[in-house]
Formats: sequence, structure tokens, C-alpha cells
Amino acid sequence: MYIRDQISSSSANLTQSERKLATALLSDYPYAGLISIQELAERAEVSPPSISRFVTKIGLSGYAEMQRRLLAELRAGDRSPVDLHANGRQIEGGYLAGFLGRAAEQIQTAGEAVTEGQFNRILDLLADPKRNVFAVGGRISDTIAQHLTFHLRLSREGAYHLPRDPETWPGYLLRMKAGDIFFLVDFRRYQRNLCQLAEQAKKQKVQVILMTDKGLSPATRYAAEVLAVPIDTGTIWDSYSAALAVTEALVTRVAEQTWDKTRARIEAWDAVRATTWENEG
Amino acid sequence: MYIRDQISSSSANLTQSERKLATALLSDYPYAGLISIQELAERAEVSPPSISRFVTKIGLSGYAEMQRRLLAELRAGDRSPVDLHANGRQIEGGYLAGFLGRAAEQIQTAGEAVTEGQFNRILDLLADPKRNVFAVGGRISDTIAQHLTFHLRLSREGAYHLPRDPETWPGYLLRMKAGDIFFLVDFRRYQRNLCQLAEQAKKQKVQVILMTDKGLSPATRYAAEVLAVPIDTGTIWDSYSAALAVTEALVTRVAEQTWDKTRARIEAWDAVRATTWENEG
DNA sequence: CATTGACTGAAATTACTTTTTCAAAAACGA
DNA sequence: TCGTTTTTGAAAAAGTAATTTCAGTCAATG
Repeated sequence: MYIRDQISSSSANLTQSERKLATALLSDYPYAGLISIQELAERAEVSPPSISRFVTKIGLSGYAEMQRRLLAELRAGDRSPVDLHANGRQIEGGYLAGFLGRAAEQIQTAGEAVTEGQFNRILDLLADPKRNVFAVGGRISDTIAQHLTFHLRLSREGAYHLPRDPETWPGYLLRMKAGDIFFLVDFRRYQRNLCQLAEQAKKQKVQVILMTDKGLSPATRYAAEVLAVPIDTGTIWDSYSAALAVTEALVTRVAEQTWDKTRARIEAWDAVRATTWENEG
Repeated sequence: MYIRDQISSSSANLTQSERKLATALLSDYPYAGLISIQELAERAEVSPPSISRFVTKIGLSGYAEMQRRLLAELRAGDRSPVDLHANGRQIEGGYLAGFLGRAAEQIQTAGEAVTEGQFNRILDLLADPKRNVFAVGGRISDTIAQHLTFHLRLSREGAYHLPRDPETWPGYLLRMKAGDIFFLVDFRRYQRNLCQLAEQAKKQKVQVILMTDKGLSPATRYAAEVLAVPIDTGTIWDSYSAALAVTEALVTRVAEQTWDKTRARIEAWDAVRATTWENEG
């Protein structure tokens, strides 16, 4: 139930100053309720105690609870216009158009949550040839980690993707040395073993870069850099489009910055492929 | 100046815990900054003092001022959250913003290139439990194919991903029967062996669904359905964000349509995982 | 006109939040 | 590797905010 409704439904038996207060709250809802009790008292021309009494009267435990609830309403309300927006499109267009619209929005949001400064720092780490890069992801998000290593390998040496099998991880841990990079992609149903892997890596002075959603994986505590990208689309499954876009931005930039090496490596790659499997199939 | 911008512009000289904080603030902006300093500390996994130092570092007089300003921003943006989202702030942006902007555009373009009718036809094929689905992709785009099979497997049986090793492919070809589906992802540097695989599949009356770029893979001639998604971003490497988004739209819709089965399968999956690897790590 | 009862806000109290201090730990550089 | 600098959080201190107490006010009623 909205605070607004709790106020209206109590409005029958309110005293004079409580009505003043109700008016003040509703006339600038919900912002009026988010300032301090003193400021609100001044604005509504009642005393702080009256406010305190009022909030308990409408069935809340105190002023703090009202603020907490108002904030929750605000946050929910912010999401819904976007949703409505998306839904609107979905009705005119079809399912696909709606889905893609939301995916595009998410990518925009990702740009807001990841700063250029952070992007550049991570870039410097990934482009540094002296640091090895080890990447791994969760059950589903591992494809993102694969994508990263695949492209990094074209630009530089020492980029490894940890296999899915946790049995093999200790071996990789042994190979990580101080200054190396552990790139972890961990979304939603955070996996404990990945978190522990990050913990161990950090102990070994390895720089942990974590890509996660805004729920923030438990591995955050071990991360030197956290890339928070949105994944929730309001459908039953998450979308990794934004995560992929950020990853691509990283690897593409690394390749651009080290273009000479990258070109040479790609050519070497192609030469090897040409003489072996690729073209015989 | 927005708090968000003050954070970005300070991001160059932040310490590790301050960066964690910045991530937490930006990933749930502006709401994360409206809770108490302790709660935020807990969420960002830093100590309250670090937050206090942070806010003064970015040029504010204290935590209270930040809250006041965030509230003011929220109130100002109240009328047009969508606009702020869309137009705002990325014209002056840097590399990341530019890259993400193009990725978002591509996703929109993908919506124009793939019709709803086609989307639905493919959906029907993929959701048909009588047809097995075999998916494979090129060197890089194989992650898309993996993503597809991974999610399809949650909704239905008979979804297979062909390993990278071409040696194994004949075995899979033998298992494909008339009416089955061969989902091929083939971008840009089209691989001849994949095309031949499609040819053979078609000979066996297998329905070939091809996801490719505008250049159109040579496998087009064998395909019953062609999903043409844009991948060129003007950078040295392509972006598969749009391809991933379309793929996700497909698998999400399949899951939604077969939700009862999907749920049951996911629960079974979870049960198995719970009793084995996942929790020991 | 006095009395009762409800309402209100000043002041005091209590609870809580933020900031500062300081010692330990971590990162850095030689 | 060792010493120096920076960073960090625990604890204390300072500061604020919210609530309770209580006495004064006002309106209604006898």
C-alpha cells in the first residue's frame, strides 16, 4: 500500500496540524517526505513532534520507515515508466521489437554505470603485456569470458580461459603471479566456487576484475575493479547483451591500441589455419 | 553538475575502496546514495569512513549534501526519466560511450531487419519438441550458438551444440533426421567447412536456420530461414551484441511459451547441481 | 465562568548517523 | 627484501535527528 493511500485513508480523523502535514506531504509527493523531520516541520508549519505522532498514527513505525517506503515507491515508479515504454513498443511492434528495445536501453544504462576512467584503467591492465590474463565466468556468463579471451589472444599473449571444470582451477591458480589479472564474470546466481577462486587470486596479489550485475556478486570484496552492467530485462531470463557490448568495447580498444601487434598475430593465425583444418572441412 | 559527473570526473584518482563505492553508487543511481551511510557501506563493502572521505573528495561538504543534491536531481528529472535516459549525456562521451551507442543502434537495426513473422516461424521451429536442434558457429560467433543451446536445453530436450572440432561433425550429421533443425551462426569471414555442413544438412532434409550479417554467408543458399543481423560497428572488430540480443529474444520466448516444462527442467537441474559440484567448490 | 479533554510545541531525552582520530594493514618504491 | 607512504576500518567523538515528556493553550460543555 502506498504511503499516499495510507494518508488518505486516515484522513477522516486527523487533527488540524495533521491535516496541514498531510497537505504538505501530498502536495509534493513523495519528495516532501524525504527531507528531515525538522525541515518538513518548518515547511508544513507544524512542530516535529506532530509529525512524529502523525506517522505512527497512519500506521508506520516511525519517520524513518516512511522515508524508506517512499524511496522504495520512487524507485519502483522510476522503473515502471521505462517498462511501460518498453511494453508500449512491444504492443505496437511485436515481441522481438520489445525485447530488442529493452536490450538497447540496457546498453545505454551500462554506459552510465561504467565510467570512462574505469574503462581506461581496465584497458591499461588488459593491454599490459607483462600481465597474464585469466578469465572465467559462471554457468551461462562464461561465454562472455570466452569472448574476452578469444579476442585478447589475437592482440596479445598470455590470455587464458579457465575451463568449466573446477578440478582444473588449482593448476591455473598456481600459474598466476603477482600483478596478473583475473577477469571474473559472475551474474545473478552467484557461484560460490567462483567467489572463492577470486579470493584466492587476490591473496596471490592478482588483480581481480569483476563483471557483475547491480546485485553485486559476493566476489566484489576481492575485486580491484567492478564493472556493473545491467542484465534484468523484466523477462524470465536475463540479457547479456550489455555485458557483451562492454566486453567487446574492451577487447576492441585493446586491439586498436596494439594494432601492429594484433595485425601481425592475426596474420600468423590465419597462416596457420590456412595450412591446417580450417579450409579442408 | 550532476553527482554522477562529479564521480566520473574524479574517478582518475580514487583508491580501490573508493572505486568500489563509485561502482555501487553508479550502478543504482541515484537511489544507492539515498540510503544511510551505514547501509551503503554495507552494500558497497567498504567502511562508513571511506564513504565520508569519498564525498568530500569529490567536492561535496558531506554525505548530507550529497543526499540533498541527489534528491534535487531526482525531483528535477521526475517528469522525464526516459528522456534523461535516452538523450542525456553521451555526445561528449568517450570511447566506451561511443561504442555502446553504436551497439545500441545496431540492436535497433536488427529489429528492422528481422520481421516478427520470421521471428515467430523460427520460434515455432525451435519450440517444437519433435525436432532436435543442432547448433554451431564460426570461430568467434560460436559463443552465440553456445548461448542458444545452453538456454534451449533448459526449455526442452534434444538441443545439441556441435564441438569446435570438425572431426566430430560427421557423427552429428548421422544423428540428424528429416525435420530437425540446424542452427548455424556464421559471420563475416565465412568458414567453408560450416557452409559444407549446412549443405549436407539440407540434403538430409534438415531445416537450416542461418544467422549471419548483411554480407550474407555462402550458406544462405541452404537456409530455410536467414536471420540477418548487423555486426559492423566501424571499429576494427565486429560487435555481436545484436546477434546475442536476437538469440536471447528467441530463447527467452521459447522459455516463456513452454514455461511449465522449463520451470520443471530448471528445478531438476538445480537439484542435481546442488548435490554435486556447485556447493563444494 | 470554570472544567474537562484533546491538541500542540518547547525542552529534554534518546537514538542514531556522520565524522574524526588513530593504529594497523596494504601498496609502493628503492 | 626492507622501509616509506598511502589506504583502511575500528573505535571514539561530535553532531543531528527523532521521539517522548510535559506544561500550556484552546475549544467545548456543563
